[in-house]
Amino acid sequence: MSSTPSSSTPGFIEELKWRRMLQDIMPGTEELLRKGPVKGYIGFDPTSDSLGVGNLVQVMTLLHFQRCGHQPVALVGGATGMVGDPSGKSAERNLLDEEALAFNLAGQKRQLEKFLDFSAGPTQAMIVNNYDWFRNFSFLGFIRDVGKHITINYMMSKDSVQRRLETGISFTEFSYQLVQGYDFYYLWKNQGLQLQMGGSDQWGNITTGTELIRRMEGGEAFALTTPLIKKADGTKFGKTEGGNIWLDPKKTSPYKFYQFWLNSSDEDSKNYVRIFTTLNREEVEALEAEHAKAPHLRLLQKSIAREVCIRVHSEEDYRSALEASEILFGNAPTEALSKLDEETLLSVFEGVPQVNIARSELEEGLGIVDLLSDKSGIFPSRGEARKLIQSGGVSINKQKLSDPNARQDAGGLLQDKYLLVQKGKKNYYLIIAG
RNA sequence: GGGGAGAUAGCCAAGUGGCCAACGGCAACAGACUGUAAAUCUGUCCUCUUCGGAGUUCGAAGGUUCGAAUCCUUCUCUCCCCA
Repeated sequence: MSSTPSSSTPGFIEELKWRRMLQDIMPGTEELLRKGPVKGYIGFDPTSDSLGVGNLVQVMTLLHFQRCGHQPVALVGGATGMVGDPSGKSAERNLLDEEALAFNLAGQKRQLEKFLDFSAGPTQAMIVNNYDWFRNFSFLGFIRDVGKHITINYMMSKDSVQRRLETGISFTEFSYQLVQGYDFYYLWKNQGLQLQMGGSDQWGNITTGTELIRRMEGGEAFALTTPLIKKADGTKFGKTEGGNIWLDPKKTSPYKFYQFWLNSSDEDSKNYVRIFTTLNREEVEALEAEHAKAPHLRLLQKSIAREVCIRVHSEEDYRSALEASEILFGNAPTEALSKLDEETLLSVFEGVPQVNIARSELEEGLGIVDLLSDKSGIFPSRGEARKLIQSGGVSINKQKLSDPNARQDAGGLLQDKYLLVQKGKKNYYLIIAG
């Protein structure tokens, strides 16, 4: 995705403010950014091999940063990932082994590269790995050269530590802020980074960094954080019944990904459009006004889903997700389904779970409960299938089932091969009779 | 170390010998309404079920009893107060 930094773009801070993405900011940060291009970074925690939509907030922060004419740096936490951040955690974390960590880092790195502009220039993005400067840093060296500058009293006063004092925190996790703080020092000292950003839960860790820079060298560094996004109903952003929404298409299909954004509530989408798209203020406000006039068109949700889907996946993925959505949720009747040729049908349902059954079993007709549970595994038990059918929650080829004792035969196959099963409103399965 | 309170389904929480697969609330899932939204209403919500039932639960293990989440014994864990 290319960005077009120009002198006419508004300041980064104003940009964050109207996007409702500014939580805390250290005094002097705005002045620094006004003076000229700044190198700033955000750290990513390699707990998984893919970023999730939760991380997308930070990715977008970097993107907005770059678009405002600054130089974004993404730090992948090869070292910090080995320690475990206690922020926001109520219990000690399990440590990943080095192999898993390396694997996760590679995955995240690949994803980050899709968002930022790495072409040479004054705002060229970079990715750094803190394992590079920690690898050869000995324990004694660290506690002597770094630990000496920060008091236990200071470290204990952090929220993330305080909250764990009752239940217990290992020395390892306690040290985390110092390790992360040293990152900032190192980057400040060796690569001229003056700003660290992050989610508001990172404030404590970030300020340990600026404090370290001050005490070790009398230097000055700056910080800002973005608010934690929550949904209007107070629940956590980025999760659905199916779990986390990932950027990796193998973990969350583009179709599911598109659906995730499309399903956001009106209330939430007003925030999302600011955070997750690069539309400017006028465009956002115009879109909101239009949405308010005809909310049922879901313009906001569609615009967000479109832009994010293209950015994270591709134009092509977006198109097929859109097409699939229109077929599955549009008013397309059963006939429309049967008109689809096999290729379209398969590509449309690419992101839909598929199950195979033997065609011969369908030939003589199969009890519908049998088909949906034992044969296809769509329902874990016969009773459950029966119950949902009785309450009107199951359709085959867009036709609602009402009688659990009904039978299905080969005559109803789409393209003489497929059955489209709908469980509830939003869960689709494709049965392939082979 | 002394004294007290407690452990019930995903969470909160009622139940103190049979009427208990266990009140109620939240979450979750489904239906209606709608806009694939929100709110609201209805249903489901230990497991399986041919929807008649069947099986396994109330921190753990034993015991009393025709019958236990409920009584007794031991054990494990949590919280509070005093030292």
